[in-house]
Amino acid sequence: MEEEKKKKDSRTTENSSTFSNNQMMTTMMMMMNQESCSFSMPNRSLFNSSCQEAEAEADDHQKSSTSLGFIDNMLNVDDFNIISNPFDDFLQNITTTPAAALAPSPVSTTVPEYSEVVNTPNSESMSSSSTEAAAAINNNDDDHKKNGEEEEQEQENQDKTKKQLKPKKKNQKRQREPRFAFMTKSEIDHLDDGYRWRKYGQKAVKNSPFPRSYYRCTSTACGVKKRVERSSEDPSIVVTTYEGTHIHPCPITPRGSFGMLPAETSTLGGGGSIGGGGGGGGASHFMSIPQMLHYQQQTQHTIHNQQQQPQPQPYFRNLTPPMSLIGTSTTNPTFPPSFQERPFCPSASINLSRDQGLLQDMLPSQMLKDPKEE
DNA sequence: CGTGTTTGACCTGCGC
DNA sequence: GCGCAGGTCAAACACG
Repeated sequence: MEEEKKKKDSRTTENSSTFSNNQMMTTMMMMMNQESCSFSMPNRSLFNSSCQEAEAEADDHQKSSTSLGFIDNMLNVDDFNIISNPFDDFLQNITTTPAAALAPSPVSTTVPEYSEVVNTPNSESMSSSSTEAAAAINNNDDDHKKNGEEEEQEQENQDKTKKQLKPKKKNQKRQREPRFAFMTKSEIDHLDDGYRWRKYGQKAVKNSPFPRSYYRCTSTACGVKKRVERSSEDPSIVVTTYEGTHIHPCPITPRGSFGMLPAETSTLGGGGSIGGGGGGGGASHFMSIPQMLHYQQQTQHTIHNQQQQPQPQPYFRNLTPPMSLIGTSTTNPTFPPSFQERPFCPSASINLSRDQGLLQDMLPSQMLKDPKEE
C-alpha cells in the first residue's frame, strides 16, 4: 500500500514535471462491448476514423459553425444530438487501421485482454444517433423493464432497505454498458476527453503494480464511467476504458473554452476544473485534447515517416487546426481565446517549426492558409 | 463553500 | 460455500 503510494507520488511528480517534452502518445482503440456498441464518443472528431469524412466534416463545421468554432468541431457539441455514429466511424477505422500500424510495438501485444470485445463495425446495434445511442445505453434497462417493471417496483422497496449500492441488481448480474478501451502511450494517466469526471475509486489491480482509477461523469443522470490504468507490461501505456454513453453535451465553460482543459489555466483550477486538476491534491494527470493533438501530431509524423504511407489518422485529424493555431499563436477569431492564448504545452513554441512541418502533412491546405489570410 | 480526491470498507461476480 | 478480485460507496480531507 505504501509502496503504491510512493509509486503514485513519485509518478505524480514525475508526470507533472516530465510530461511536457517527450511524451508522444499513441492512441489506439481496442475494444468495445460485444453486447451493444452504441458508445457515443464525446469528441467525435477524436475518433473519427474516416479521413475523408473527417475532413469533410471539418470543412462543414468550419463553414457552418462560427459561434463555437473549433470547440464545436472538436466536440461536435452542436450536433451532439445528431451525431450519426461516431463509434461506427471509429470502428471502421479499427478494421482499416490495424492497431499495430498505429502503434507498433508493445501496445498491440497488450490488446488481447480486450480483443474479445472488438465488435464488428457493421453491427446493427450501432445506433445512428447519439440520442439513439443513449437510448441504446438505456435499453438494457428498457429490456429488463419489459420483463418486469412490476418486479422492479417491488424490489425497489426491498432495495430501499438495502444500501443504495445496487438499485439495479435485480435485473441482471450487472449492467453491461457498452464499453471500449483505448491505449495511450503517455505519461499522463488521465487523458482528458472533454467531459468532467469525478474519481470515485481506486483499486489495486492484480498482476499489475499500478492501481486502477475509477471515474464517473459528473453530470447528473449521466452514468458514464471510465477506468484508467496503466499497462503492467508497459508502464508508459495508459489503458482507458469507457463504459456507457454520455447523455449530455460536452461541457463548455462560459468563456467558450473547454471545461476540461487542464491545469494550464488557473481559471479551471477549482470549480471550473474538469478532470480533476483541482481538489484532492491534484493527483490526477490530465492531458488536454490540444496536448493530445500535439503528441498525436508527433506520433503521426513519426508513423508517416516510418511507413512512408499515409495511414488513416482518425482520432485527431480534424482537430489539427487548433493545434496549428496553438502553435502559431494566431488569433483566428473562429477559435476561442483560450486556444489562441493558452500555452497548452511548454514545448509548443519550441516545436513550432516542427509542428508546422507536421501540419503540412496533416492539415488540409485550406487550414494552413486561413491564418495567413486573416 | 463547492468541487474533487483519497481511501478503507463493503458488495458483487465468478471460479473452484 | 468459500475465497479472491473487481467495482462501488461514502466519510474525511484538500484545494481554490
